[in-house]
Amino acid sequence: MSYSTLAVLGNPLFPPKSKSKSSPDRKEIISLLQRCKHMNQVQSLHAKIIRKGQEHDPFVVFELIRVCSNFNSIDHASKIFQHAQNPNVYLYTALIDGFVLSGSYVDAIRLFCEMVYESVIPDAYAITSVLKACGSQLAFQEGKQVHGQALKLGLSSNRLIRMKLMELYGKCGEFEDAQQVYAEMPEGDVVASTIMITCYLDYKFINEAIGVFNRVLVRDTVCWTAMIDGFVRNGEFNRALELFREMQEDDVRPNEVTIVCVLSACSQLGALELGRWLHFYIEKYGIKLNHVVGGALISMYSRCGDIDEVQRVFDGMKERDVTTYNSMISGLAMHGKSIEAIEMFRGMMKQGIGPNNITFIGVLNACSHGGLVELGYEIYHSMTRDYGIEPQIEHYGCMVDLLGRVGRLEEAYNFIREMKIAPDHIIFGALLSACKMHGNTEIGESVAKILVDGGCADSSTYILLSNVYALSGRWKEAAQVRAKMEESGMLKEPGCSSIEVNNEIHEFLLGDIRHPQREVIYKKLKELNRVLKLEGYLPSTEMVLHDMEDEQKEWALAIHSERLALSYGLISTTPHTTLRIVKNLRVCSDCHSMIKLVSKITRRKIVVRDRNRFHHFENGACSCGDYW
DNA sequence: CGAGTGACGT
Repeated sequence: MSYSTLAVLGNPLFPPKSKSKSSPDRKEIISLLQRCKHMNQVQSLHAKIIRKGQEHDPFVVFELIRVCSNFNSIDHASKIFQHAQNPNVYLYTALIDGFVLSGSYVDAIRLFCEMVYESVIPDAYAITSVLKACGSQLAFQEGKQVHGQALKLGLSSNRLIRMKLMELYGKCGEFEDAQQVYAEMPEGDVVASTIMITCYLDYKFINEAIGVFNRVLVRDTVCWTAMIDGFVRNGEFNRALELFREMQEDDVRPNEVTIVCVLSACSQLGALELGRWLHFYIEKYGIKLNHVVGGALISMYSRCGDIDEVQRVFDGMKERDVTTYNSMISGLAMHGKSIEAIEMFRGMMKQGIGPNNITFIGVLNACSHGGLVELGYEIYHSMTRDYGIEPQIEHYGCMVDLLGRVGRLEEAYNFIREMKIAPDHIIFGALLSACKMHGNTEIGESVAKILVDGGCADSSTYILLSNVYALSGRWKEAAQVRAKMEESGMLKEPGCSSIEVNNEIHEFLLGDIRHPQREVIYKKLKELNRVLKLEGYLPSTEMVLHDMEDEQKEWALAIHSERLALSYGLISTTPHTTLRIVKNLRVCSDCHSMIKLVSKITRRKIVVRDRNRFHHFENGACSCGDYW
């Protein structure tokens, strides 16, 4: 019997013509759905589907739910699902996927339970989707139950399910379970290993991650990137850069994700030279300057102190979204370019890009660094009034900082009292630091008391309070606070500065003597001090905690880590080279005035990245205008 | 399949 005869006899594969009429319609509508560019196109198609009586065709409904989910219209997808009669496993899975995509993991898990309750048997895709939800929600118990179900259904050897199981257990920190599943995978499997590496690094198990990484048979770009990113997330920036170099020796091409991770390492280290090289690499290999790569580049240049290049990158970008503008605004604010930051904010509005909560943190921060109190108030009010964004603790923090910096301390204190959220130690810390700045012991003392009584005083609170006392000459109290701090076992974070010379980052701690060229560094520093004295430099001694002899005070100041980095920069670079120093704490006022003079004497530009902003020193002046 | 930005204060 020939094939065509079968068809004529009514093979179920070829249904009679009268009934097959809906099939081309179905195909057409599905492909129309898949080609939608906007949600309103989907909605008009939905209306068409209802007109044609296709709203009960499971294939069409499936596609509708998927398309709505992909357009972030989970509510719409949910409504469509509710109208479906006897939804099958595909419809359930489509909606579970939608919930996962929108971050509603609990809803995803709940829907899966509902499906099982309705006696719809899950398939491998449904299991995969719900496991993803369990992993993201850290729902270990629920995940374990799904694992049991997969075993019963004979699906536990499915490769994709095993991947999701590893991810679930790894994300929950249950590494014994994760290892068990991993052991059943082919040895050195690159994808499975990448999952393990990522999870280990989420929990800071660096050595375990390296162990897995070393046993991977063929490492690809994603695997290398996961390891590099893990180093970055764990603060191991130099190791991240080292691994990036190894990756190239291994002839594995970095892609845009790799570049973003390495750029982030450069940003945090202040490694401008490598950052510039990455920028060059992006252009040379035609890596698309999308908003993520562009944002990372902007962030790198601004955090490495090259604010002019920031503008050039921004101008050269085709895709700009709210995050691009956020990077620009916070970058400009960091460099004390408050007006430019505000202009950027206005430009963003002109482009029709709506600001978000992070935008306002940047803008308020810009006002704070520029002392623009009234504008800050205006923007703070417009945030809720015009954009419907309720202030978060960070925004309140910016306002307290803004008021505190200009010396409106009582106003700042009242502002805290009127906040809708309970103030935290960060808010009080901002006020306390303003009290130090303006030498107000009264408010400073009461704020510090709140912090100590609340049990949320950390070492920085004690140091700030002790500085508030020291500033007004109350040495006894200053010493008492310090003693109390040492008693409670709290240690001051050690000052640390670094400088990039010949593509290498050199790190210096307070009074560091580890550097191979320490003798030349200290010699240069002494020589510098002599010249500075001739220029009329008098070290101000107010910021030292102890009531020491004057000479000792001077010495204690002289070895702040930024001075060591500065000295090293001077001896190891050619004259007129710009020096870029990164410091983990805030620069003290004495080092600040010393660096101003050095920039004048040596005729160098010196850029210092502080804990929260940049100082551009040139010809004896600083871009912060001595207000920071 | 598995990897990614932006974020107050100290």
